Amino acid sequence: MLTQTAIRTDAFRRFVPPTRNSAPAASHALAGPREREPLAHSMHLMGAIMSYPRNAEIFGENEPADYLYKVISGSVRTYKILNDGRRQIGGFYLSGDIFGLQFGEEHSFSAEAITDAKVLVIKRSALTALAGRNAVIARELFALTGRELRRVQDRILLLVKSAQERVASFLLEMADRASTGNVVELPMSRQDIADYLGLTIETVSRTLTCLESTAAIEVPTSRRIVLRNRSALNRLNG
Amino acid sequence: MLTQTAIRTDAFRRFVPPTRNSAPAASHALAGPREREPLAHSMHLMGAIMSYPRNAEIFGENEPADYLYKVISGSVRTYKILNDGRRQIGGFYLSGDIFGLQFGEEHSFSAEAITDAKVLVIKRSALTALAGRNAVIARELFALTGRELRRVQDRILLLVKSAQERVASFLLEMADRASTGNVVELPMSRQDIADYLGLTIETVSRTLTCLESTAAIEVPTSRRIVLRNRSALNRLNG
DNA sequence: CGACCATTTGATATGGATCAAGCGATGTGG
DNA sequence: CCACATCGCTTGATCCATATCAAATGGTCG
Repeated sequence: MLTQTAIRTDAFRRFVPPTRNSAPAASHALAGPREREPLAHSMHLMGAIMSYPRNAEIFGENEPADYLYKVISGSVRTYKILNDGRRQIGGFYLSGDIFGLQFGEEHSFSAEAITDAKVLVIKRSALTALAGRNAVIARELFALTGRELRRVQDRILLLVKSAQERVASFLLEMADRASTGNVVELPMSRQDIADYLGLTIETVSRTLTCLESTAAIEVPTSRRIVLRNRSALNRLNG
Repeated sequence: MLTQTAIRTDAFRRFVPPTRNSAPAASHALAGPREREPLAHSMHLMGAIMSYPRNAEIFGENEPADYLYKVISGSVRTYKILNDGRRQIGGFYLSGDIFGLQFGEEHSFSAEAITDAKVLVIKRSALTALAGRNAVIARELFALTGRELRRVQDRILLLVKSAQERVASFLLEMADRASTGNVVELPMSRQDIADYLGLTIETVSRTLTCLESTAAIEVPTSRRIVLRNRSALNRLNG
């Protein structure tokens, strides 16, 4: 049941290629993002929505980083292939998240759809031009980058911890971002998780069964995890 | 020996407490940074220089992040103590580097002088206010953050590699930033390096002697390392 | 049903951590 | 000026967490 057929019936119906640049004037009255978020609002006005099937590449490492991306539905991973052939995942991006915040001329990571995904694509130059005129937008864009920086710094702290700690932290992070109550639906495979945490798939799997045996979590389906004892996970997490 | 005595006799004579906010009009004619770098120039105009002896704390984790810092001389480490007592070093900052680029209300790392250091301290609010009026400054500030983001992302790639790769990468990084030819003068201890790379001091030491035995480097003094074969290091680095 | 793929589980190997000792430089007091 | 304590670093021996190799299980789709 991995097909994602539904055409969303909300404000975002446009499926134009991202080569276009200008915003259609007609979008203004549609139920866009809240006015409390001028950046989000502007992005929706300026961007084009693209659909990507599962595992499709959104952009490649070393491609010019001319666009910024916002996940509308589905989920996305960024990654890099290391010279020894291993894959390091840079991050997972869920509905509402913005990715492609690179700063050089080129992307330093590749991006792929984990599940079928709809992604809002915004020309970077348009956004920075707007930021130049609008201080509020500029500040929001800046804050966004700051949050990304913090997120990456936290990853560094993660990567020096034990396997249990990494997996526990990962689950808590996903619970914050993608849970309904204590039920976490993971869009990504074990391999994705392993490559994100710098572990092997076997270690991730074993750690999950270990956490299950200590009643910290339940794993009714491999992609569904129920947090039964957050404080135990938090203790591991440190 | 925690006193802060030295009075520098160059262009920056002011030793005002960092609680002040405005820039003195008189600074304009002093030999500041090149005009090609408006941000650096403004920072020097707005900031106050502070001296820190070896190992002195510059700011602490969870202190309000009201200031931005630029290393004038000496070197600085940022770090965080993990709940298990280990220390993770967030970064090393050498002469010319800017640190304290946090975005929350509070610092997420502490900062200490590795060697005696002089640091330019700038009120963040003053700088962002300036950026609001001056698009060039804003862009530079943004680029700065982007570079920091890239740097941290590269650390993530480092932390999933083997000990040899981590040490080799570290040496090449330091060679880029702090070398005269092939001679790298390390301001930091083995323990600092270990805590930066997520290794133990013993592993760092052993790895260095291993690299020395393969003629990739020489270690005439524990703090001085000569790169003899960069391509070998690059190969390890990947 | 049968093939395929993701995941789990098991057995073994290994890189780096840990524990412990030795070494060399620096500084201090006698 | 030397004996000695101290500190940072290196070297050695052993242990352990995670990787690696291998096989079994289970869910999905044609």
